[in-house]
Amino acid sequence: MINIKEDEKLSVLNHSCAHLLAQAVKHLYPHAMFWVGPVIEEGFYYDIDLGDNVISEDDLVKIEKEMKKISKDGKRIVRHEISKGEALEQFKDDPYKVDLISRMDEADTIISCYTQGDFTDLCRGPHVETVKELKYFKLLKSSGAYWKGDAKNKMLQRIYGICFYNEEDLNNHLIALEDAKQRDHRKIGKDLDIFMSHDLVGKGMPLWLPNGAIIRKQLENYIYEKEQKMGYKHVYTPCVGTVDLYKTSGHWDHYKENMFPSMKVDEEEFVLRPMNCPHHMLIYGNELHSYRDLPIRIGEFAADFRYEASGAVKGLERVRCMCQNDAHLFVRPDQIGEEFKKVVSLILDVYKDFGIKDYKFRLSLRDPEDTEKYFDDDDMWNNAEAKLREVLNELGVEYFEAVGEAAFYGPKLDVEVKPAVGPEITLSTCQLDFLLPRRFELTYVDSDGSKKIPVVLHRAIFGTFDRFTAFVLEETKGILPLWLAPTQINIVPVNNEYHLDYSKELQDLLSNAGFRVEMDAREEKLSYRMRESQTRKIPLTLIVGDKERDDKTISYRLFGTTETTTLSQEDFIAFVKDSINNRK
RNA sequence: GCUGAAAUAGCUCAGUCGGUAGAGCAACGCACUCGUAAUGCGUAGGUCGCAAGUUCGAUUCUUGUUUUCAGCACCA
Repeated sequence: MINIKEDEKLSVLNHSCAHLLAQAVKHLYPHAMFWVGPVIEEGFYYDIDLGDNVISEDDLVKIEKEMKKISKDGKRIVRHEISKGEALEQFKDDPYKVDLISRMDEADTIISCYTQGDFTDLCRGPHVETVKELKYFKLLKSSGAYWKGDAKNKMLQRIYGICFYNEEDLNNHLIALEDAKQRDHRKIGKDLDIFMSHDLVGKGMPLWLPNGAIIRKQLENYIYEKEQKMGYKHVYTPCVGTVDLYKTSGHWDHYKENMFPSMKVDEEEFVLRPMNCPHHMLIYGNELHSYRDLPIRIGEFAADFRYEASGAVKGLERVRCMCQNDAHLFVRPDQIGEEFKKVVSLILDVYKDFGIKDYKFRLSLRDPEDTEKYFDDDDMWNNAEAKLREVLNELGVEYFEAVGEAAFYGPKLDVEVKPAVGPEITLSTCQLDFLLPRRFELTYVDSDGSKKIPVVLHRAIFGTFDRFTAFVLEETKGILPLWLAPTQINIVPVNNEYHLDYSKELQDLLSNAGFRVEMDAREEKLSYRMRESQTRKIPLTLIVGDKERDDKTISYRLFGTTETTTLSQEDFIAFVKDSINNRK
């Protein structure tokens, strides 16, 4: 999909279209007041105060009509400049404009305005020459949005739209939006029986169906093996803990809003854990550690429970009951770089295996202007941040820095991806933590015999199995590679009377070879069963007829192809094993 | 959580300006015994998300509630 923001000409066009939108809204709602109308990756929006009016879908159509009308009139877009004082005077009845103007520092600032016909708006520009150029646009949706992005503020009406230079580009974009809906993991999840949900279970608590469970198990096996090879020690810990545990960790004070309410049993108070770091801290603390033992890597596929905001839950992507691909790495301060490098390398390795190419590394750093709110150890921060940068540069990884986005306990690296529908999400994460080991009084004995405090790296490669599965479903459009596919092989006998015996023989043979095999011997036409095998996106469909039975061979058709290949039984098994091993 | 929209058969959806609903697919039965994306005919299937209110009567109107969807906010 086109990124409007990255195309200078399209940016100007879209920004001009935002003004056109504002003008049309002003015509239809004379009392409307305007906040900002920026260009975003997929077009533009404008935040508008409409008083008590709420924009419905019908209204969008009306506004669009008005925009077309204004565009046809073809007024020129004229720039003129005024002083800050003049601007304040001119827009004195508009608190939003006054707010914008007041925030411009210098008293003698020159402020530019753009006028098209009867509409003038404050704007830095640039814009297209005339509104006539704004022809191929579409208003996409409307919704509420908090003023200045702060939930404490009033909610404005936001209208989203997009504009192109020609009809074809616009249509292609609209088609791409439709396509994206088709790859939404919530649709695929339903179509392929991967997960379900139920009101009685609750919001944000999906049930993994047998097909989903197979995918998840494969993911678990995959990452477990990688982690084992890297020296991780896997553990199991309980999902419920005392409130005191989370008071010790600090979650009770800082994360309570996202936790399910505590429960009192007899005299004790328990919580469902929102994360399992405290447990891993205690496991580390269970024995005395030498500096020689570090890093110590504790991993767990941990069920965690978070009371996510009701408006935030989404399919498998954002849930209230999740399974983290979690690990805590306890390192000496001098090992931060080396261990961080291993984590990033693992992320790169995994993404390569899954063919994930479209992602962004985000390095979240401390805000140097506001060090107060962070864990207090300047040297630790400076050294760690430098190390993280160094490693990323060394690995030749492209990343961007998000200043002020670090957690208060340490800097972090997140990997962000785009789901089929909706805003970017974090898949993998690696967070440094200077604080938690202190809260649990964790130490190691250093070479000089003194006790030192380790640094912890929280890391999750898949993030959660839930979210990663959602992402894989969208990446693959549900066409899973053989090693992940719930059903790998579907056997379709041509005729039950003559081919069922050999079909059963093959089913046994292939099941015993370790493959996930089904047989579709229903009394249906062959083409009917072939069609279903395709719609279920089963990688290999075997057709068993006279030829195969007589020659004791296997004829298969790969998903998405129309030709059939015939192999001996041994060769077929070797071929499937090879494909699985190579994660094809 | 906020602003809005939606919820009808297992699935996808139509419909009722207030008189308890219909299609396609799926399921089941019968016939067809078939070589690569839908054989035909028939049967069954719904407290119209849940609760209350208005009404002679509510799936339809009103209110509440749950869930879903879009966006915002949140994401130690």
